[in-house]
Amino acid sequence: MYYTYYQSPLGDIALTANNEGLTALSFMQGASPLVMDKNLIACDQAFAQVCQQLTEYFNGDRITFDLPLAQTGTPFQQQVWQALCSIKQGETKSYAWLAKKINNEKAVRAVGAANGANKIALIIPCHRVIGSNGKLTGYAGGLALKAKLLMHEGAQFRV
Amino acid sequence: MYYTYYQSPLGDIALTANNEGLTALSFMQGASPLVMDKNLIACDQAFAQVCQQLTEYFNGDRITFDLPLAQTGTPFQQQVWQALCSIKQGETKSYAWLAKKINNEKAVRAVGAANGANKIALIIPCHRVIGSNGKLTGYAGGLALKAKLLMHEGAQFRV
DNA sequence: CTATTATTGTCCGAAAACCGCCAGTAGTTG
DNA sequence: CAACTACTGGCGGTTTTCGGACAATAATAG
Repeated sequence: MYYTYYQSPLGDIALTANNEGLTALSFMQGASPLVMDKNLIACDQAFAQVCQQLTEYFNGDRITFDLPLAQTGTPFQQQVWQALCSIKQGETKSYAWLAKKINNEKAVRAVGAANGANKIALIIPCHRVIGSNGKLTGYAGGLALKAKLLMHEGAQFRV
Repeated sequence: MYYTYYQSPLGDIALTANNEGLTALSFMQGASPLVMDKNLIACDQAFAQVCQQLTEYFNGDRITFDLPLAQTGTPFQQQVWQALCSIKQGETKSYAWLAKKINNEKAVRAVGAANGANKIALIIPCHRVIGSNGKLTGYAGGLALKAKLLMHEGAQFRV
């Protein structure tokens, strides 16, 4: 497992990956660095492509990411995350919409949970999912960050 | 839902069924009759076949039952109950044996639980499962009844 | 040495609790 | 009236907790 840090306009980001691809992207928000479990080794090299695309994104020059991802999860979660990736930059969708998208109309709360279980923030754009009434409702990194991301993408939402 | 009572040499038995088949067979053991929930209607007719086979069984003229069963349960329970039916009259098997039978060698105690959840006593022969050391270890209707059943079937066990 | 009785280890399945929700009501403001 | 808040029930996957109709040992008695 490799890791590195990336400095974004919205704060430092921690990245981890294995040989298959990216496994996590999280905003650190002043929190302490990564917990150093056993086999975590620093390696900038492995993240060159990721960092470049991040830079482009924050410069406004990139609207979709194209990277190998390697997050593990239940079949249901994989399904949700995949559907998530169909939400384009500048758009927002509701949890109900996402549930319907995976043909499981009533699994609204479960979708919320799967959304919260996503460890690759930003690239799997869980921040583009908001409540049916247009409010933000929740984000692992805090609603403030969610709002900043959506503003950067030019999306509409309510306070 | 239909029900009726049957008088056996080992005490009265309560029977319930739906249109699909038998849903429960339980020894009453002097306990109060069935709790009369909403849609439970008496109907001897529906149980003619069952009663006949029971009579044959208690006369020693029947070694396997052949009846439509309609007990609901989790996939795991269904699996256990089905495996249970492969234990012949006069035999006893251990919980460990039953676990191995369903290719889940370590689920020994879970098998015990599924065994205890069986509502169709006698016909799904949960009484033929005893501890690895040959002792009876447990039975919803009490160990005394379990012993009587096994004696009637000519099976071996320990006190 | 054998037969019983405690003790301990371990493990799953079942049941309950948990939520980054949502729609439908019913009040509550202007 | 419209808009907003507060409350309620229903929902489905995950996570956690729990408990037992076990089984393999250790301890004890005969």
